[in-house]
Amino acid sequence: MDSTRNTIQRDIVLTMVRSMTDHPSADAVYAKIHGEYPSISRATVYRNLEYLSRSGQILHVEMPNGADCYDFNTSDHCHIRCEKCKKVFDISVPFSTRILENKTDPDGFLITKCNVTFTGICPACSGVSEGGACNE
Amino acid sequence: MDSTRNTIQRDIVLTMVRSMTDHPSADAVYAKIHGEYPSISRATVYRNLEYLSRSGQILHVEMPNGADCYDFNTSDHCHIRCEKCKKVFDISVPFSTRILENKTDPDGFLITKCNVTFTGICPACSGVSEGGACNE
DNA sequence: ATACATGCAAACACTTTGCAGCACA
DNA sequence: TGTGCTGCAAAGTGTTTGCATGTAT
Repeated sequence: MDSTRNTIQRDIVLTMVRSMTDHPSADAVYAKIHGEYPSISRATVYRNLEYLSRSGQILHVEMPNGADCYDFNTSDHCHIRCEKCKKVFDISVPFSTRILENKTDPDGFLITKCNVTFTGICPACSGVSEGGACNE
Repeated sequence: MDSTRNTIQRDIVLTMVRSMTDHPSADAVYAKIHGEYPSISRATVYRNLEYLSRSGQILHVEMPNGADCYDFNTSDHCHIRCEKCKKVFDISVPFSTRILENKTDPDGFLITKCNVTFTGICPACSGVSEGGACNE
């Protein structure tokens, strides 16, 4: 982090992510911001999401097969995407995803980051008739 | 799997993936095929990689932050991408990535798939001077 | 004053899709 | 002989970047 300038836009992005508890994608954050502040550009939102996650103020959740999302909750936890409603939820797993970080594995790899994500069916969608989904 | 037709193109894609041991991206598979068989289209390669992984003949490795890759080795194992040389390697972890699959977690999620990937520095790149990389 | 940040639009990387024609079972 | 597959090109999705201008320190 070599930049330290506090801009109105950066503050708005941080505030917006903190107000969204549904693991929004970068574009969802942009859309919400754009509704209130139409002059803020998509590039600025993307750049600030990157800055804020790098500086540890928000969590950047890298999702395979789909847009990455952002989480105001920076604590160590995992995520699951529902196959039906496509929403992302927190999930608790019986191990830390970070146990292996900054360790060297038997083959000589230095592990710097561990990414664990799940796919499944959320409680609201399970039991719903084929093709249906939770309140879409 | 409802399609069962064996085409020359499908066979070429399977053979090519089996000959590549470096976890190629779809585009890398296409590039190699295109060198030998210029008439095979990118779409066909992508469609067959999808088909072959769905039918269990190859492994589709979903990588966050970059192109997905394919693995001739369909056994249960994890992958790590080197931050410096960007290559993908197999890695062994002290747990099965599939232990949680087809289980219901305490919050009522049915877990269908578990994706575990690592980022780090490969043995060839560690110890190399800043900015350097393994034989680039 | 000046280096960092912004807005815009275009470019980028990766993948999917519509469609007309082809070929495997 | 028909439906599944192919090649082509275009579109789709998500994200980054070059550049001129603006602004926080």
